Amino acid sequence: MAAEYAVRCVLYLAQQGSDVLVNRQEIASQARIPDSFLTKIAQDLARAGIITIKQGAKGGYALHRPPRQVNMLEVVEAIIGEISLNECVTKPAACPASPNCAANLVWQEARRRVRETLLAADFEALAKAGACVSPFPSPLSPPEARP
Amino acid sequence: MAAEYAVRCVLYLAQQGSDVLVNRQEIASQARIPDSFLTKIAQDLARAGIITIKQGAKGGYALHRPPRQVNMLEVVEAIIGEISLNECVTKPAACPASPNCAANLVWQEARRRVRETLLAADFEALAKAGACVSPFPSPLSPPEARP
DNA sequence: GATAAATAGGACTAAAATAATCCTATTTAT
DNA sequence: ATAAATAGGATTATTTTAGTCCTATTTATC
Ligand code: SF4
Ligand code: SF4
Repeated sequence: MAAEYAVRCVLYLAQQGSDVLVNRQEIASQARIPDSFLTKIAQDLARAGIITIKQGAKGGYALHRPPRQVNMLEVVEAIIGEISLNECVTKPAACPASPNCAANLVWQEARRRVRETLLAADFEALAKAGACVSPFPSPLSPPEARP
Repeated sequence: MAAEYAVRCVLYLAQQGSDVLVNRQEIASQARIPDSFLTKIAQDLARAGIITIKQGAKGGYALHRPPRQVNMLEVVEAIIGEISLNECVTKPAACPASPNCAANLVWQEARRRVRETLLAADFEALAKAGACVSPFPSPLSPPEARP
């Protein structure tokens, strides 16, 4: 779930526009992320330079760049590390056969394509497409209007 | 590991040719699979119609079809179930946003591509390419010659 | 500067998935 | 009948994932 939560968090922020500060509780409730867990996820996202965190009173999270410049690949990998599909793809040492293994090449190709797909998915497009968070069919109360 | 073990097992069998019966210990040691674990994996593969199991003395496993007609996708999915990448892809009920979510579409596309890649990888090609098991650089003793 | 409202970050716990083993039963060749 | 195999269920151990909690720190505001 952690990676999925991260996507929702970033998407919610993208929908508010870049550099708009949103407090954690709002994100948590609107994107349906356990609030305490979100603190962990946010830390990873901040380390990856995807969001900025403002501490203290009136603190919160904001997107660190324009949504156009954030993609699903980096968000997901900020949380779970490099996607590998099979260990031998990213750590050849894990299997002695790897230098000479056709199956390894298949995994590499599969991985390449997944990553390529996620890379192409930027959050401007996702937010525009009405994705994920905002048009929830479920009866969540909308956040307070932002002044 | 289970899916990887399955690939190695099938690959080893493919290298022996289809319908060649090989006993479990040989497969386990040549493909570096814990012997007791292989019993479980073999059962899944048999259920999926990929291998046939012969019980009793002189029993063992054999490929159920020509290697050309077996691919990595079915082998992997025989073990781990359908690849989904993100739960909402195969179980839309898992997330209320799914019918209206651009991120969901991205996951679907990524999944499509992984599966497509694995589907295209048949075991005749893999075996021919000298993949995985046979040309191990490690010092494993070769199996007894088959009469 | 004091206070209150936020988040940080480490320690911890709970739950689930994965990997693997073991034991008894059954099948089959000889 | 015997021995050589695998089947299959029960069980265990390990790792990963998900999530919580508590104390410390940061910052806006009065
Ligand atoms: S046998 Fe090939 S696919 Fe399997 S782990 Fe080794 S390198 Fe990877
Ligand atoms: S928000 Fe979209 S991507 Fe995330 S779980 Fe729901 S449907 Fe899937």
